[in-house]
Amino acid sequence: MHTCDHEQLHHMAAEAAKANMPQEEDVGRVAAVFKAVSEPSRLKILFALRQGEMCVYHVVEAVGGTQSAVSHQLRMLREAHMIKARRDGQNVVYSLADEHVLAVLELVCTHVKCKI
Amino acid sequence: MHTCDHEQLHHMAAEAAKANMPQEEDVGRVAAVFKAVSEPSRLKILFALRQGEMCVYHVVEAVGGTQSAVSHQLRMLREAHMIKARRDGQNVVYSLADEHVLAVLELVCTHVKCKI
DNA sequence: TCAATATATGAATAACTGTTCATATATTAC
DNA sequence: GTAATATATGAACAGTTATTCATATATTGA
Repeated sequence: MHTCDHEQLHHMAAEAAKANMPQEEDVGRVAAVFKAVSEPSRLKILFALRQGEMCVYHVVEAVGGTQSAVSHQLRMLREAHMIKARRDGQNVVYSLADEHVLAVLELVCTHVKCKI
Repeated sequence: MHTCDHEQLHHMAAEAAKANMPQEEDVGRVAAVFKAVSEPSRLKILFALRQGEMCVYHVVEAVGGTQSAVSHQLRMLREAHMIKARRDGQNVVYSLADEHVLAVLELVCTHVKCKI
């Protein structure tokens, strides 16, 4: 049996944590969002799209890499609902999904003291 | 040469994106934060610590898994500055690093419409 | 219809990552 | 000092993932 100086307090927190833990499925959905932006290559795309919507060609221009790699990355970001796409003629134009995305970016940048 | 209906506009956005792209090192630091919470097992620890500080034993109680696995996960979260640790006798007590962590969690949960 | 342009995608592989197991370190009580 | 408890960690393996390459789809213009 475990005991620590704050046994009672920690035990209550643990019990509350179990009671308030989101469903496995929701945890997974939240984790998927974080995973989408956990790679520098994809994170750069979000930073780029802060400047406004862009078609794939210009995303490639902004962040570098091959068209194929960027296209794969865009798909993952879209599936995580971090960006949205609309077709415009021959082009597909990408932009940040909503204001949450910008807010999260800014929060984390503040957190790690990164000027953006 | 590429052209799209919004060639001029997208090109300017791409140029601005390149000019305002954070340093490679900063992109990496931000990505590391997201990576830390991109695994359900680690995300659960953050959800758990919303209820208050806990020693390792009680984190294990709250989120499941082995002591070793949880300890590895705690280290990654600490290295990403998402949680902080203080020793208290035989125990090490963990808590969320600061208010940014809670704010980011809440934002993303709102984003994916997950009740927490 | 065909050619040209823009974007997407399946498969393969190399690199990365999470967990487990065994063990190490740190603290307390004796 | 030793024993017991709490936590941390290195190595290895299994599973995952990012990129590349080749190719497919979609749209436009002729």
